[in-house]
Amino acid sequence: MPHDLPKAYDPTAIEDQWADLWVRKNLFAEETSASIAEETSGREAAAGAKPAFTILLPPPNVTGRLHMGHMLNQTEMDILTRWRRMSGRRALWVPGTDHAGIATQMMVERQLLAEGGSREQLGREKFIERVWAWKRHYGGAILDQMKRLGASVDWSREYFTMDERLSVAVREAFVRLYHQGLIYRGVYIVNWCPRCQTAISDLEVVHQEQKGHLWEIRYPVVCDDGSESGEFLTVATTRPETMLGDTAVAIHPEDERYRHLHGKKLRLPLVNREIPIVTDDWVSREFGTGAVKVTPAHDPNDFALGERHRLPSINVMDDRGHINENGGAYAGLDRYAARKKIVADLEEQGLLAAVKDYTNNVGHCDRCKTVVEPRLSTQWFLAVNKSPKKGGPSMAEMARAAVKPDAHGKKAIQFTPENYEKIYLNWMEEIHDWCISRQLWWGHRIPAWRCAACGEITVPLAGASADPAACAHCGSEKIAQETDVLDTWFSSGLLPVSVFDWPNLTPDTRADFDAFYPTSLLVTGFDILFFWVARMIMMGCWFSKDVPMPDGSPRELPDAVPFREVYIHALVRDANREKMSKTKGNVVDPIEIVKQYGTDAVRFTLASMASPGTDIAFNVARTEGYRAFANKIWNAARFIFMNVDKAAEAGIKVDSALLGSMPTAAADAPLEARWIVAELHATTAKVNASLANYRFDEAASAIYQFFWGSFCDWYLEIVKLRLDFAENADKIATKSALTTLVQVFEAALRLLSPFMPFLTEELWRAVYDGAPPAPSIALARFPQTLEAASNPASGASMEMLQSLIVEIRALRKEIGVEEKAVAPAELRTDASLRGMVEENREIVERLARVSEVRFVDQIATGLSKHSTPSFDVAVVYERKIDVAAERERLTRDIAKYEKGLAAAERQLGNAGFLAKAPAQVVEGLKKQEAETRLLLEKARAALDGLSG
RNA sequence: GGGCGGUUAGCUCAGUUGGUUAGAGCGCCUGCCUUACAAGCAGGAAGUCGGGGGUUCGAGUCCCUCACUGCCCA
Repeated sequence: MPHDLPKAYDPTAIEDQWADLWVRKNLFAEETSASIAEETSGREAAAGAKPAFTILLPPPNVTGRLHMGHMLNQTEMDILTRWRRMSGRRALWVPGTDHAGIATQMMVERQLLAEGGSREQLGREKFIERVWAWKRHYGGAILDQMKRLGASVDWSREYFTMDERLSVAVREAFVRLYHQGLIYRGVYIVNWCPRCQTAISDLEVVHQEQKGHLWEIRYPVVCDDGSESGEFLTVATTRPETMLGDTAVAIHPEDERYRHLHGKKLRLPLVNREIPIVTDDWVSREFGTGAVKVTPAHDPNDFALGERHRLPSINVMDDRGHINENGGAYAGLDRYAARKKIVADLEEQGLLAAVKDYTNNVGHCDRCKTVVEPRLSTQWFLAVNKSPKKGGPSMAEMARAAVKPDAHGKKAIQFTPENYEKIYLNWMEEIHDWCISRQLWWGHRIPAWRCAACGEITVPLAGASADPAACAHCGSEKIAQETDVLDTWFSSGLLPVSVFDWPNLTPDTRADFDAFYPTSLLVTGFDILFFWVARMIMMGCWFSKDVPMPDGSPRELPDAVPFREVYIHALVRDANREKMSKTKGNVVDPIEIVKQYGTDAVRFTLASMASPGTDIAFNVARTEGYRAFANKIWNAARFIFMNVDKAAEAGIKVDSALLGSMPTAAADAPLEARWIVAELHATTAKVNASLANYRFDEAASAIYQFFWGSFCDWYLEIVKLRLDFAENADKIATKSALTTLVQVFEAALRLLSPFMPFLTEELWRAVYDGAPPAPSIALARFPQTLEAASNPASGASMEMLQSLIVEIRALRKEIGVEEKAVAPAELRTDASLRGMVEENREIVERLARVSEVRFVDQIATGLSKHSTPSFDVAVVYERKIDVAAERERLTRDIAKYEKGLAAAERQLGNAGFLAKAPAQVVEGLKKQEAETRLLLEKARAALDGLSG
């Protein structure tokens, strides 16, 4: 019997089982559109099917473990997906991982190192096999964690960026871009990680302030005949070791200090090369000495300056950050050892003018934290600002157009919160060519072949799956494939099209693309706004644009974007608002918290704190509170089931056919039934509206308030009065009350389900006594509001009753009535309220522990009373009034009323207010003023009575 | 240096286009093991809305300014 629930909710007892079942039954798989078309005979039918809600999981790194950021991200996606699915959409959430070139290669190299080997020893092919083996063994960890957390994804569509299908897309994308003239190969300054031994993109460089020095070095000025003039030009640098590659010193053209040096040359110390002094506006006169050494091969600014002045570039470091043969005596030294020795040698030669403390921003490799070395090298680039050969906008232009409003103010992609749109656009305005090559083995090898005979590059034509056999330029067969691989983001940027089978889109294979592209939404953190979001927009727009619409018409930008909306969520910090980091040791492992409090409680915590634009300070105290919430619902269920069982014994049975829809209450139903039904509808409306606006916090608090504040605190307490199973009871009334109770509870479970899928799954099945109408609550219908169900009358009456009950409870406390004792109450009120209270007097009696409500014209003197604008109430009890306490309370009230009254009077006396404020505001204030005045008078009278 | 955000109760946060006397959860204080729930129930205390100025009949909300703080980019 599923009704036999333990007294306290134990999430661990149920969660694994449901998580496992959801995956095993592949419950959240969306059929391919092709199979729907088959079933319904025809593409048109498939197109006319339920509208899709498509969402792609931002692929976690295959080497990763789930952290709080993932859990927030996935909780939000899961809430939205479950909500859309229950609301009748074809909800498809596609999971997967990316191959994380650098990170994964690092993992395996570390393994090899531990075994005493290396990737070089193994060779490329064997190494890649080894990485695949590693991936098969460890690569599923993060997705397994997702499964445990119950993410409602379609596991049958799981992707991995190195899969054959997605690799085909990567190759095709490269090939097309190459032939469009947008991919080129060239020698430029790139960010080089000496540890990873690969180029990395600007985005993979993290800048950190570091205490260092500013060395001032004296470069001797040389005369035209080559002799030293005895004068020096002092340059300032933070990286003295790069001086080995200096090819000039630059000064500002208008710097009066150095005007006499224009056109002169310098002798580069330690190297003894003659280098020119050049003038350039870029030089800052204020920085250092106003003279800056120029090392085009080791600094991006110097590189640009070198181009302007046609300076040679001398590379003085190898790929490990050691000084190379161009460094003369320093060759072979590590860059920091070289720095030390160079500084020492300069000092010895009297050329070190000064050493100053200096804090500078040093770029580190995002992956391994090694200091990045800007380095001249040959790389592949994607020209994002360039028009393709055939003409038309550049990728960046298209990516900007996608978020800008069109002539009608419509945007193809809508950001939430909106301010990220500007951040995105700013970045997209300043975007540089993207270095897409990586000197790694693990990844998509660049599909370009270089000819040993003529040196030209051959890239296969679009659509060609076979590798070229001969050079396209000279016909030589001595061609070899490029050894570099592509940046991981190149392949993940393609995911929105590639997971739906692009470029293989034939009439037979394109049904999914037609149904699910563009995806509906991307949910992600701002940290990958540029990494992924921007690249998906560029690549998605670019390649889908060539795919005609299902009806054959050309695809325009609004249908070419990879997603129609982007929701950017905040960062999860620790309880002290500190960023979580391994080094600080303040990382909260979501799985650990889940084990302690249950998945649902953690999800609810994240949801309730997820208000847009605000970081989440994750505090387990909050999670503890939501575990209590889960327990509260659990116990409400126990109470309900207990009564359902009692009813069954008395021959009363709730018809389960009445469940599963939105309950309504008959006009003659008891007040609490009409009220709770109206509350359910109002909450439903609030939840639907909030989720539509990504206000997870609002939705969560509406549900919390409804379940705990309305359903449990009031409705359940009142309904106890109706659940009378005695022989002589009104069975029809009991059955009706019980039906409403179960109906409302069942609907509320569905409302809560996207937030707390485990608890609601368990209880929902129990409601149906193990014979649910659907395989899961997640496939049941989400509550929808009916206009007709709003019931303001029941709301007003209920509010009035609640305030009466609260006042009586407070009074009892004040005059010291024991908790268990019952006492009569005196109530003075007008005729209409009196009728309402009389009708519902048993509610008041039960909830306020009143033995009898006596309606009076005036509260008896000597009784302590509470007043509201609509009634006065007192509790009759022989205890003596605590005059001092009473006086204190009344004095406090009087002060409060006086203050309020004064404020109201001031405003009502203001001609401007009366003339300009809307009538309803004025009316409201007048009413309030009258009420406050009344309460003030009563309080004063009561105080007088006390002293008298 | 450029840009963006934040500052509301002890803590973490809500507060819709300016509109009546500013809310929630947690924590705190008091009293209760009231047959669903002590992970609970009932009652209660608690805020010059960062400072200053302005606009307005009216400002937590709009503008200016200062302070503190966080983030992104260079």
